[in-house]
Amino acid sequence: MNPELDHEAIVAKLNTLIPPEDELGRITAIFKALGDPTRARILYALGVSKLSVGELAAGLDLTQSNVSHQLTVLRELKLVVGTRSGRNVHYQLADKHIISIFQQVAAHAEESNQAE
Amino acid sequence: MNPELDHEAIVAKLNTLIPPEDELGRITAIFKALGDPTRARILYALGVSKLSVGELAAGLDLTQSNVSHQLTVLRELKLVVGTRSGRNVHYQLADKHIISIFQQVAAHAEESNQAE
DNA sequence: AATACACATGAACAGTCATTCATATGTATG
DNA sequence: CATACATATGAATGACTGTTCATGTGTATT
Repeated sequence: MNPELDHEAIVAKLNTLIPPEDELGRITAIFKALGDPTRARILYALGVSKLSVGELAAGLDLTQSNVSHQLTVLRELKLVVGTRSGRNVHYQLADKHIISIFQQVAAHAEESNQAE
Repeated sequence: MNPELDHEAIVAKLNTLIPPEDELGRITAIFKALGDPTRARILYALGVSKLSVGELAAGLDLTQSNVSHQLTVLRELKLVVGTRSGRNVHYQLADKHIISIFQQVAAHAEESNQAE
């Protein structure tokens, strides 16, 4: 009833009110992956079209090696999937959901940028 | 008309089809901030209740200094706002939107975790 | 005004990470 | 089977980052 006591109770049980370590690790790993400009550009590009490693490298002005390394990271997090066709490997988003998450963060970024 | 040409055209103009550097920088800065477990826990905690620095430190088993440093990062990105009351500073989420973004990424994380 | 409390800030250190260069694997072509 | 092409992998390195320790700033209390 007393707001003070409620507040104390919340603080005492904070660790039970937020996600446990393993789940939190999976979540933050994804955010960390999205937090690098190179990987973000790759994901945006794949949001436009399914593309091969070479096309990504050419279109985004990146080293083939760099693109491949970043795709490995994104693949391990199941954010993209690659399918071989001949000697090329075509990558695509594993889930269109990613795009909408980017759009939401973009909205937040532009709005708080404008407000400053 | 020719799908091959469309594809080449996309690759050639990829840089115009994705966000420019400055906007992309603001977006990835936010993702990077969300990509650290300590900051994520702080944001989750603030999603439960408005809390002071000391309460966050106590409830999350973190150093006061550490909490303050991370809050500085979150404040600069306008993800949280702090208001002084006496000698305490109470922090709250700048935007409830953040929570729903976490929920979406959490959904993605758990689903691809289950699928493995 | 002096002391105690809450928070912020700065420097420093250890660990992490993005990128590059070199090389390996895999696949088609002649 | 040899060569060329596309992608993957490994090692090395320079830069960045999270945390700690020490200290500074701001605010209340006596």
